[in-house]
Amino acid sequence: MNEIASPPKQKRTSVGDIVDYLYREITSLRLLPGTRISETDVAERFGVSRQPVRDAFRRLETMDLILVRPKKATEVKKFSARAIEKSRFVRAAVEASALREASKYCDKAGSYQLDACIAMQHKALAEMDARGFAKLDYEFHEAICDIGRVPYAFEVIQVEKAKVDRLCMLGLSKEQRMPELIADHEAIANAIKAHDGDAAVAAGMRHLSRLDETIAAIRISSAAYFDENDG
Amino acid sequence: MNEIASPPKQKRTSVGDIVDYLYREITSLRLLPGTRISETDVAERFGVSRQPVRDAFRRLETMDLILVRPKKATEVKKFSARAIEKSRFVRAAVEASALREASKYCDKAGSYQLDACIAMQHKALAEMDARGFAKLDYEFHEAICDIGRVPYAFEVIQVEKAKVDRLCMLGLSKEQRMPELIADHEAIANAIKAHDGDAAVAAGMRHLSRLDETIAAIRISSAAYFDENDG
DNA sequence: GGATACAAACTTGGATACAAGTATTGACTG
DNA sequence: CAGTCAATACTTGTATCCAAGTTTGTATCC
Repeated sequence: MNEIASPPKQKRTSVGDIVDYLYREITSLRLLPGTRISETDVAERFGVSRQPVRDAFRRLETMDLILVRPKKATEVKKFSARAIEKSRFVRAAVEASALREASKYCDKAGSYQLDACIAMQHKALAEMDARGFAKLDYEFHEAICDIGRVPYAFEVIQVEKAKVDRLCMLGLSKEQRMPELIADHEAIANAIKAHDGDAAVAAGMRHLSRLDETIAAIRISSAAYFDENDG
Repeated sequence: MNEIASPPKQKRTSVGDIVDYLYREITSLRLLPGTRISETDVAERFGVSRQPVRDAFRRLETMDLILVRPKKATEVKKFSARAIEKSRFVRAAVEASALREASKYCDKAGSYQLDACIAMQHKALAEMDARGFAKLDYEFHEAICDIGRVPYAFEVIQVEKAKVDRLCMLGLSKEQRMPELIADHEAIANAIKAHDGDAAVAAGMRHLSRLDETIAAIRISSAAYFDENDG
């Protein structure tokens, strides 16, 4: 019943460590949705008492990563269609605003930043470096927020993205999608550089919509990991 | 050192109760930013052990309402200029999206809903019922999200609004502002009913910008409650 | 053979005792 | 009188024990 991998060796155990560890395990999908985890079990594996584990669970609970059912069990939270919709909406809203701001404030330096990032994405495509591409994708969206002078926007995008990333790891690799994603980025960059906010938003929304297909596919193929009750 | 008011009488004490109680105390500003609160103190006042209080603290911590400094003390979190900016940005982005959606989908029923809400706001103004107006203001924004078919948008707005509401209670009462706020609402409603998304967003952003002046004033008058380090 | 009831083993919730670190306050010394 | 150092009183962090509830397995009875 416990597919929990042993934690890496570390002397300094603390609530933060446990949270970080479980966070990585869950978001990386090494702990699948629905997996039951026990306070005593985690405590033993970390060589600490239940107390710090309890604290860690509380924090993970507010992150919507685990579901604590009193007196019953604690398990990795399943995906919720409604939560995904909400996350997508927030991300779309924030990204749209960031794109508008970026279109307003983009200057020479910003244009160069975008072009450079896209150039490296082409390079990653040529080398079939999916991992590198993921990082560049990350940096591209960060650059947009920087150019738009809304650094907190990227923080929000990151948080929302993390929720969906867990889901997307169930789908097929990004490698096949790289070409069209780069094309999206180019359309976005061009609109920003042309100071055309509406076009930038339109391109950005097209970019986001690609996620919808992926999620829809996963929802069918991995229905077991979805919570039909929602929540 | 402890200005914590005694909790209301209640037999069934639980983590949720403590969270709710402290949440109200903090957001209502009965517990001022910087006030030190102790686990043992709260535990005694509730007649429980430190354990449930700790759990409650963890949850309030992730809500950004308290700041736990290990081995030192726990205090009500001060206001952070950066957090306020971030909250404002998120709220603006989400509200803009909701306004666009509402402008798309508004029908007869939606128009009536908006008009009815505004009519009641006029009534609250005539009666100088600030408390009732606050609730109607709340309902107005909820109606927009309903019409736009983005119920989760209102959840986000609520969360972000709560953060700023705590701050705004330091400022002058809303009573003086009611007329201009109603005028804003009318402009927003008219734009939505005319299916003019751009105008709705513009009016909505004007509405939000009124908050900026209020916050700026508070920041000067109540600098003691602001965290100069930010974070 | 099937259903029901009881018991044992699991889970988290809560209480208490102890450990570790910080700040404050007091005394002592220059 | 001022400065420094140490002790004490505070804080949260951790460990352990007990309580309460759910599930599950097993034995017994029909």
